[in-house]
Amino acid sequence: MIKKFAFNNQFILNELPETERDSLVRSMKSKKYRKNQAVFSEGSIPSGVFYINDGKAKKFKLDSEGREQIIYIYNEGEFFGYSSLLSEEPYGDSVSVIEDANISFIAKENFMELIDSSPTFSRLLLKSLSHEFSVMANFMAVLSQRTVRERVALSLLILHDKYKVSSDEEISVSRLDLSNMVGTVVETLARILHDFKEEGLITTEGRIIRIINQDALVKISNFY
Amino acid sequence: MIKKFAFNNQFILNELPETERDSLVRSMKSKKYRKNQAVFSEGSIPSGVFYINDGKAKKFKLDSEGREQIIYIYNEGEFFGYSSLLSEEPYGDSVSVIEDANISFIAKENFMELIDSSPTFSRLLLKSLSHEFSVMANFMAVLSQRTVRERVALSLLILHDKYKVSSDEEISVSRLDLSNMVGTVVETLARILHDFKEEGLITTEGRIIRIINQDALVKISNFY
DNA sequence: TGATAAATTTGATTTAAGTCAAATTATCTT
DNA sequence: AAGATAATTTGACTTAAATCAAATTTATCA
Repeated sequence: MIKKFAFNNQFILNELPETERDSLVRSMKSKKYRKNQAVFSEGSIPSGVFYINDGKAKKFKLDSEGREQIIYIYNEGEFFGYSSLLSEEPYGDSVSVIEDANISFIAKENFMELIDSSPTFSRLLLKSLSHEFSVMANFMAVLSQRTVRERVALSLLILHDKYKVSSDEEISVSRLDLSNMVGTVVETLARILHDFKEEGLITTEGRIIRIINQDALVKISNFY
Repeated sequence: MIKKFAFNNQFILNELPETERDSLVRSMKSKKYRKNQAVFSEGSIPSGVFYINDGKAKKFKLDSEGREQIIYIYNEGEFFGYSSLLSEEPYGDSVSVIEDANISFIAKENFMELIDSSPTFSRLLLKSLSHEFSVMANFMAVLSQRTVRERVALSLLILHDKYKVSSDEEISVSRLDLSNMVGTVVETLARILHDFKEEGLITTEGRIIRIINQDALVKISNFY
């Protein structure tokens, strides 16, 4: 169920034949990013793609009033930024790091060269983009049809899934980021987290959220 | 501005070299669909891709309560259904015809064969999927951040753009479909259309909507 | 065409979620 | 570690949009 909300494009690297993988990995230049640092911003011109070795980043859009809608949280092992490169358009959204991260950059030339030389790579990218498309459609339907309470429950489950890999079972995002992912306002989010605590579904400690009763959250999220 | 909300994948056919285009076109089998007829449904297994020769179709998701969120309205000249095929997953959404249509089907084998044999075709699909991804992100942000009034204005502009090609400047969709595109309820939609009429921005005649003052709608939509 | 059903509109009311304001708590920074 | 700044929570209130109900208009097809 949660996998309907995860890009999970790790398979690109895993399923790539050794030669191509080596070539891709060799062209990566890694760089450290501090929390809140921007990787790229909407409107600028893509010059390559990114791969998260470690850490997390948010993909988001700002509207004219400066409100932010988080579209996706990238986790370690995921590629990003290739859709704008491939569509030959400026970035349609922004990516910023939400916890200290180590991110590799693959220059446009290297990336395009690999696409041209490797049908397998193209094929994997097609598969990945197609899956990402379905994730977006799922999330869009959730944002437009479900209540804030349902969306908070679902977002916690999505984040739990991302954080279980690295930090043991602890979700650590700012309330503002969480509210921007849910598509609500921090005050409303705080109230709902308060409710969830009272109902014994989660515990919090500063910005850290721990999920106690996953099944109940699944029920509340009302998503099958 | 409106092109941020259009897949516009007509370029696939236009930019395809003649040999490949011929091969693709030869493998098409056209079929007539009546209004409201389903082309495919969420959960079923893709067996090919579709191309609209004539007519319009809606891509949508149903939630557990049976509410429908329209994700996109396909127009003549657009391909659809290839993202599920390429992601090797069951359909993540449904497509139904909203006015009598003539739609061609390309069997999976033919489509995949062309991908394998034509790097240009792969490349065009990558470009198309990437663009579609950005359209989804744009629409998602609109659904989560903008008021119903703003969304109605934007949706009318989007539809106007689709309908100007075929029927001269007349939008003809059911109020229910329009409300499901906007992400609201028919009653609320009716009220807002009423307001727009009073403000002299549109006229209606049965289900037909004509846009009188496009600039004003752009302003109301509050999208740049 | 006329009858029946379906779609659309309007009215009255409720409610979920947003806004504004303030208090409390956490987190940086030096 | 203290002080300053930022983040989070809580309270009171407002509002946009949903719901429920009914009337009216439009479409369908026998």
